[in-house]
Amino acid sequence: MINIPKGTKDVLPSESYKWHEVERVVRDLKHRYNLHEIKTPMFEHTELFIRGVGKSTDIVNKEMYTFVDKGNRSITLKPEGTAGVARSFIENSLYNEPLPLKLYYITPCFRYERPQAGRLRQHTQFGSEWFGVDSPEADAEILMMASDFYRSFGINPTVLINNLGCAECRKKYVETLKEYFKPHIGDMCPDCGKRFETNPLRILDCKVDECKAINKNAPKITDYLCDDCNSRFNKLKKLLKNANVNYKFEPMLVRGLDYYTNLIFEFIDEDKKLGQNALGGGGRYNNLVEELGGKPMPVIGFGIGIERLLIYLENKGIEVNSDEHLNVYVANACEDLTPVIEITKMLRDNGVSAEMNLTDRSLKAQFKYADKIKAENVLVVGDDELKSGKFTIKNLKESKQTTLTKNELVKYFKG
RNA sequence: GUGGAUAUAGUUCAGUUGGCUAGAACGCUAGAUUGUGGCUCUAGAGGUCGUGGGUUCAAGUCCCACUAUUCACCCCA
Repeated sequence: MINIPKGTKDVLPSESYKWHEVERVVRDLKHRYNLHEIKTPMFEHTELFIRGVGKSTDIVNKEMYTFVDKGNRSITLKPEGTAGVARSFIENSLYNEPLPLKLYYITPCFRYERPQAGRLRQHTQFGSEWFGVDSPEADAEILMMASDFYRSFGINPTVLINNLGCAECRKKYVETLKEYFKPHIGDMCPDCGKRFETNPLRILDCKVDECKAINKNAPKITDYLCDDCNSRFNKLKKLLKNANVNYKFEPMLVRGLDYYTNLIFEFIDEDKKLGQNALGGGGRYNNLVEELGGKPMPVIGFGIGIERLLIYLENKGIEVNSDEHLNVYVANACEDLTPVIEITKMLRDNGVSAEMNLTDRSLKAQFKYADKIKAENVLVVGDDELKSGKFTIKNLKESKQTTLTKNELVKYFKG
């Protein structure tokens, strides 16, 4: 027996309706927010992620599915959605499209991690990236859209927001931060010792008690934002408030991907019902396109983990809309199945969802089966019906029986 | 990468201080008179007790190793 690889999951027929609903909600957002779908390959040149996601990140350092192909190229399965989209944007000169350009995708992502609740080696992200716009209004709108996505499932998670500042104020802040941390390096955890060199901002996010204590008195980014960054951030907060987005300012929020600048955000489960409480996250990355060899281009985007969303909904006891509905099961009480096939075909040709008996089961067993597969009605095709031209339909929910001619059937099931 | 837990039927689990042909519930299949589901009743199928080794007269139960699963940390969605 060969088992499923570690950290992967089958979407079984009994739960696939949840994924259909996710796709339906995404299509609805596409329609209402004027999004355009982009599909990029499942794998890219490894170099793209090293440069895009960042050398100092855990994703690049220990979580990538990398292999050498037969042409001796280093290839990596995409660990996240943004880098591939940015690459495609540059490669296909999409900056010649009317800007802003609002893209979206649903894609599997691969990270070699130790699996646990809400954490897989293959997970699926719904992501959206907005190119060519750098206003607080755009920041607000994309958060409104993500918030809309969650609300479509009947939840309203908090979105934590923080501002890392533009290149200039961030530089000043990082310098100040390093000066503050310098005398404390000896007291910090070994990871943070390294972070001091690679990415000091991430020390702020450390969960080790010693580091937390040091962080308590660390200078706050908010005190170092330039006037422009400050007024932008205040504008954003006002817009979010007006739009009724459930946000919270979190000055300690830092994200593990290197490409972010200015705004960063994270949708979280405040009840901590899920082991992993991040339901989605994103931010602005105004330097990424340029770093990947394109013209300077402001971008903002997010990624939402679908598996986590579905687990979260299940834990909260929230039902997902189902698209599984069978109008009628056509049972046979005659020897030959030919008329059963004919009637079923006629119903299907007219858009009725119909299933028919394919076995030699007794009529009673056919009713049992119809009940199990949740058919709304059973249509009995027997010698009596064929002779009289009048068919018996039983509604299983209401346990009511009706008699109709062949011509009346379609209208009955569709009405 | 670090730490903890678990492994018995399709599923969820019980199985006492080691002791006869390993159980339950749910699910599945069939039946309860003539062409009708759900509820109820009856019967049936289904297990090399994760794998390998050890202790013992005797191992699902004790010990060791391996494997798998799972939870948590780091980090992320």
